Amino acid sequence: MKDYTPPDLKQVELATVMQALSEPCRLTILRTLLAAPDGELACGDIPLDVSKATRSHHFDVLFQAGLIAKRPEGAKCMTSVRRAELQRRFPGLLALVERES
Amino acid sequence: MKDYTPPDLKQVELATVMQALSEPCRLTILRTLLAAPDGELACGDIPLDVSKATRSHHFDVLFQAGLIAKRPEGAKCMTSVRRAELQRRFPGLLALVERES
DNA sequence: AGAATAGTTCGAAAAAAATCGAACTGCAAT
DNA sequence: ATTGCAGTTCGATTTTTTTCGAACTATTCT
Repeated sequence: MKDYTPPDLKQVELATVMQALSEPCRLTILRTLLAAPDGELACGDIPLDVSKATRSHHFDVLFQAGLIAKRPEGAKCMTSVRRAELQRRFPGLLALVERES
Repeated sequence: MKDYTPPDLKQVELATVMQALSEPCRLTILRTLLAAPDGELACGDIPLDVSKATRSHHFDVLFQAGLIAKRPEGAKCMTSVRRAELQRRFPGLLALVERES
């Protein structure tokens, strides 16, 4: 995990966010994080039917799109949804993600 | 324009809609339609820097994703956003599209 | 009927995204 | 210090998406 500095949401385009949300795996990641008791989980703790490399890729897409934050904790990488910031920049977006299935 | 019967929004997945909205051209189409006085425009009446074939493709992606409706009018093809239905199925989605640039 | 307009469809090519295994880094516990 | 765990990076492959020109359909206008 090279860099934990997330992109500034003001610079993130709607199309980029939509692109990030157009993948079932990535929606699963977000929904699982949103449903998590303390709002964060280690990357590996979200069940996905893809390889480690692909999983890492999906987390990166979500990170680049400004949707999740990362925090190192020992060897693990805790991730969380950037709820408040997203609500300001894209109001209602997360509600749409949560509302489904 | 073979078929004017749009997909049932209940069958449309969020990921599909997000995918359709991940393209700048297609966001332009939606925003232009949303801003149009009577809410509908002929396909060709939306300025886009792509060929006729590509334009047709983008309209089709939007149509398949349940975002727009089509109506023949002579040789033209009038399109409109499926506002009310979308608001029911994906509340707040169009607001996000409109809110931007 | 013939020409013009509006849009679709068909290939095919180019670009972008997803996917994986293998090699790698960093941390922690033995 | 070595083994194991968590995650990233690299390189390559496959799949999906975008894109276009050319040929086509349907409609309107002269």
